[in-house]
Amino acid sequence: MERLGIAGPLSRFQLEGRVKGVQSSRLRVLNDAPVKFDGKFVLYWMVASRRTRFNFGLEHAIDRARALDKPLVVLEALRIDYPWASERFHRFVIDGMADNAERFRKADIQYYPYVEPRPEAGKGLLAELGRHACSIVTDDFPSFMIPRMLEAAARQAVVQLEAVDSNGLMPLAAADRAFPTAHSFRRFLQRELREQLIEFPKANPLARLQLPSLKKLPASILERWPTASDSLLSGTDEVLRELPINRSVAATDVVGGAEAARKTLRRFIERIDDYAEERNRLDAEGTSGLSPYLHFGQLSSHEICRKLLDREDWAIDQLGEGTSGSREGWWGLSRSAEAFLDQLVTWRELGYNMCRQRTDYDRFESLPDWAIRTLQEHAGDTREHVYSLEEFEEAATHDELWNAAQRQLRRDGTIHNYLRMLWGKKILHWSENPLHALETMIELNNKYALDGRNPNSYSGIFWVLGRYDRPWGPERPIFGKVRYMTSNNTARKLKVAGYLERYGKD
DNA sequence: ATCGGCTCGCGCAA
DNA sequence: TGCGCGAAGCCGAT
Repeated sequence: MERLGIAGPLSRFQLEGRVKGVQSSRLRVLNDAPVKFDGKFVLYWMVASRRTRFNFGLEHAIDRARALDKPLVVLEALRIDYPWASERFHRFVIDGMADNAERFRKADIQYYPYVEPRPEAGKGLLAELGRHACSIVTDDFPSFMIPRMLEAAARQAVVQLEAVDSNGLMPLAAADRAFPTAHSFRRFLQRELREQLIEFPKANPLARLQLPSLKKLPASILERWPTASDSLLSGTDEVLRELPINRSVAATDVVGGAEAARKTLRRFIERIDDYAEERNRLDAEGTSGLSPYLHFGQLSSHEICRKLLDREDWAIDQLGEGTSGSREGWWGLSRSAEAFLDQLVTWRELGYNMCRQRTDYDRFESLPDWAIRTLQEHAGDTREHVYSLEEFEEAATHDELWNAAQRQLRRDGTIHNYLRMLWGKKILHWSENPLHALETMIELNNKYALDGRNPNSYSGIFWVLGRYDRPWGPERPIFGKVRYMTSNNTARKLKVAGYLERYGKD
């Protein structure tokens, strides 16, 4: 498609009008297999963007179906045995399947939610569906198991498999290197983001669809891989209870799915003005709470951005010309709105960039040289406290504030914005060595955090060890030149009493 | 309450 | 080659 530079001010109305196809920079063809024109349907294999709105992948699959004049089938699958799978994540994803089922039902699209009942049971489903399909469209995603899963699918698919990048405002392919600091990435964004702001996906790609409808999926497939039942999706039956998954990580009080996501978004937008002031307070509801929905793709950063910009009556001519990378002033918005967009766009997409650019994003070696050097120099320092993974996991340290943060992680699947940093810094402080600390952080975060396994979780964990940061003096034991934090100082800065009360015990 | 020093590397200006 | 500056800090001095 044609990509236009923007010469002058452009109204939102004009922005809405420019919707054609998905940009080529968001599209990767993963294999050499052909499109089968006599297939029964186009298959959208939903793996990372688990939503029906603001979704380039779904939009592209619909375009494909329309061009071929075929029905669309949407497969959303949930494996039983992926690393760290538990009742917590299953509940969240299944909540989302219920929302998607409702939306696709109204649009008369064959939606095929599949919840694997036991390990290996889902094997062959994609291949079998692929044999009936004209082509397959799926979601691109740069971390955890999805890159490997897509490679495997590409090897076995007998029709064309395309992956669409619906991860963020910038296509992952727009950058050809990893950025060492938020500042340098911000500079990149300030040069390149302008033209992406006219490339938003459709708010509702299901509107006014006129695709041929497919009444039934092949019976041979449904017999072997039955669709998740309505009662499973609604969360009222025993099926989830009987699934052989880790039940020690229980569901949280956070309801999953695109509907809950949009409700959370609406409520956050109402209090956006307080964001800059309150996001680091322990005794306020300052943060957005959107991270889990973003992680599972139940909410799009485009939709968040659109809602925020609309509410601020923003137009593209408010964008600053400067590309100095400074944190405030570029969007031309209020302090709170800019602070939030810096999180949503700069920091979020910085992490995605790292995972796309470096296959070792989850390894110690991916840290900057100065951090590796200084941590290694201090790896043998004497430690006053050394805890095992189990002691950390059980919140059994000598530090009550730390223990409370760990209990919040276990109970709620998240740690307060500010305490998260302290949580990691103390794991570094109280582990046998920095490698152990890294393993502990990854294990606990991926196991308990709703937004674990996401590029941004890795940014947070590696920030503790120096990624995206700079050296700080004075040089200290264990930390070396890596930024140091203490519970005492945190307690001086924040009102911790209520938090300690709330998470003081299990 | 606020300030400087601690320390390194990037990217731009010269 | 020099210079400014950077996710959230800490500590001690003013």
